[in-house]
Amino acid sequence: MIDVRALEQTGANPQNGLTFAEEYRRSLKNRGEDPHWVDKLLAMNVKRKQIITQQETLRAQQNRFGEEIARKRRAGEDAGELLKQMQGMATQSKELEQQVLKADQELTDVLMRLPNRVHHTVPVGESAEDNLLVRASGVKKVFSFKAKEHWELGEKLGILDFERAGKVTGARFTFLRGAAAQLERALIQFMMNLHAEQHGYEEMIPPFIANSASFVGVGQFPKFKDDVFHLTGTDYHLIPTAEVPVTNFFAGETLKESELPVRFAAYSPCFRSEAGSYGKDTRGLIRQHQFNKVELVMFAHPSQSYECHEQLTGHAEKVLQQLDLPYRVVSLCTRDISFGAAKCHDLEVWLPGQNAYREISSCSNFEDFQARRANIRFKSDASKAKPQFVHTLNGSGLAIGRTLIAVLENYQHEDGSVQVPSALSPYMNGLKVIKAK
RNA sequence: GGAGAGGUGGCAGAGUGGUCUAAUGCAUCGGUCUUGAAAACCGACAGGCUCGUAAGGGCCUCGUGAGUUCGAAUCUCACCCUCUCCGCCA
Repeated sequence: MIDVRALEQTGANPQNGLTFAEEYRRSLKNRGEDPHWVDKLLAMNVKRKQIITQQETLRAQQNRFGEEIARKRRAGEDAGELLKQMQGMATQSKELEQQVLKADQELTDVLMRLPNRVHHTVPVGESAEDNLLVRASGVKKVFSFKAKEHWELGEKLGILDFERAGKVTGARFTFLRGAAAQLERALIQFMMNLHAEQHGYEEMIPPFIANSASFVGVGQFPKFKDDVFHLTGTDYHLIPTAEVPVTNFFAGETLKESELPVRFAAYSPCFRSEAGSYGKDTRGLIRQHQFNKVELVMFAHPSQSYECHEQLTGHAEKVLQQLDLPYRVVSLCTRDISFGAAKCHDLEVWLPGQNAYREISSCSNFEDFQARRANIRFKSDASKAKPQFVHTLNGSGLAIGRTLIAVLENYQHEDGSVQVPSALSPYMNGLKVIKAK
């Protein structure tokens, strides 16, 4: 969430000469939200502070009287007169306290539903069309035949079974059989090894269920409650990404400045209700209610978070490079960037069967947006400086299901068999080609 | 799921209605002493909010929330979490 008090600051950002409030107004407008929220927030905060001042003044008086009563009692004097004076103060004080709570609550309710301020380098745009191409990498293979889509390949090879998953569970679920199951497992292993051994991340397997406080902490709740599966009768929800449990790993904690950045590479299945995406990507593995993902999460020093963002994006790209899959990196524009992100790079992999680039990773810097909600701070070990909020970042490194699609489509042969990328062979008992039985 | 015990600062641990502004110890940091170090001694040592140009005030926080009271770490209720034992279980 945004810092209300920063909205009152008069100092300008040297990068663009705007105050925080002006930047935030602009962010809201470019995201398609009402920029007047800024003025509403400022007004609410003024009112809130007035009530607090009133409440605290009364409270201080109560405390003084209380001490006086205690003193008289000890001295054996009569405190009856004072007690009488305090009768009314207690009820008035409680009433004011309620007003403070209410003002606080109203302010937080608004703050919790407002998106992050975007970084000054984020392209202004109306839709995904306006995303900025940062770079493209790899060479698209030229096929001497019409490239098939992954579901056709998978069904013919007998390794993807959508129909039976429909019977057993429902739409948007899949059975992976034989070589597909093996490939999925190899991809997880390959990515985790790469990030842990070469990119300096600590491996993690988090809980796949998290409570609502954790969802609030990353900015998923209250606004996007409908997007997750809720376990009836509990406060538990299936995670839509490992970002939820992993970012909250340090919730409420103060880290040491010297240990930043902290990096985790977490494997988890992800569960998404996909409410509101009816009719979109209904075939194949692209949009499933359940998929596997390796997620990269970083807790960074504010002065280094954009450097970290580039590194993290690079780490995700490395996976595609090693699998020799063509891809491009785009910087999401103001309308396409997610609620909590200040800046986001999407990695889009080339799918010859679909003849399109499709998102396979999303690498975001949230700055202190999540850290404020989840209360994750750091403090210098030496100086007596106050704790500050960390910057949190995360990115898919990568989505396993979509990587499997990319492998099937990019490595297909005319007869429908699929070459196993050389980087993955060692993880698949040396298997070189996936063929129909 | 059943029974019991417990949750106090970075850690350990006192505190059972009003000098709690939370004792004491350890750890950490600064200083004195020392050739240097250790020991000893002196000092510092939570966070949030709020008023104030500042200096400096004030308010809140003893797992969380509600209640009793003029006043709650302390009493009452609910919830959460941890530990021990029993049951079940991969």
